[in-house]
Amino acid sequence: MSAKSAKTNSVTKVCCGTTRDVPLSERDAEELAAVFAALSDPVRLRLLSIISSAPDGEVCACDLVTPIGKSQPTVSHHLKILFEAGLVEREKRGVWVWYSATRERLDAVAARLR
Amino acid sequence: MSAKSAKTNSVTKVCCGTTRDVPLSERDAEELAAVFAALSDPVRLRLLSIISSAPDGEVCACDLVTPIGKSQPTVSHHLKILFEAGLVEREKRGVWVWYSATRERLDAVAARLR
DNA sequence: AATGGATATTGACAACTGTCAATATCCTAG
DNA sequence: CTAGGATATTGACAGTTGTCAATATCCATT
Repeated sequence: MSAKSAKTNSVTKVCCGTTRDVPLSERDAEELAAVFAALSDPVRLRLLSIISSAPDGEVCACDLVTPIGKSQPTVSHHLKILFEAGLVEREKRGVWVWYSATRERLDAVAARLR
Repeated sequence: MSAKSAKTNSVTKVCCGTTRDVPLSERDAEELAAVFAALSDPVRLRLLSIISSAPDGEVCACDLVTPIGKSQPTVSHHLKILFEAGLVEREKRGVWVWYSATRERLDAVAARLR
């Protein structure tokens, strides 16, 4: 053990602050890790990026397969992972499914890094 | 294809803006995904969190094994992944190695989500 | 109701990842 | 220089993940 090891952390505010001053609980770490896992694939980041940059804020799933360059089941699989992580929302309209990015969720995740 | 599919994106600024208006390139997506992959494990998030919340901004590796509750090689392995992702810096002092969080890197990653 | 197209699910396989025991490397104290 | 402790590396194994072909499901149009 190093010389500093006996030090205890000073009191920090629990509410609404940055995550910098209080170590993550194991549960929080697992939840956060799950979101980052959803973000840890280049195909999913490109999907999210295409959806986020759409002029209307939403994109039909049918328009995602070609630009991604993977099979339809693979794209569907990745969209499901993004959805289950709360990073995108889906809305079915007739035969088509429209995806939009969940801004608040992305902002919340970003806030955990600061 | 949906009715909207023929639309092309409007011109957007390339420099210094958010990533919201321009879709990620494949290369950028891979680089970003690699960072998120480093963040996608609960042990690594807890390591980062312990390091970030240290009063002096740095923690000796010897003080990380016990709180994490994994073997020394496992902790060393995770620290290496954080280091190679540019999320922490290491400084060897004598027998000990001190780790500190790379603020700018974390901020840069957070910015990509907004 | 039947056809056809859009999306999701299943099953299989290769590649990757987290973990630990064993071992190696490196540094300081004696 | 030798001994001992701190950290890193290696090798092995189980569990997870990304991918696609095949198939199922769902919906609108005919």
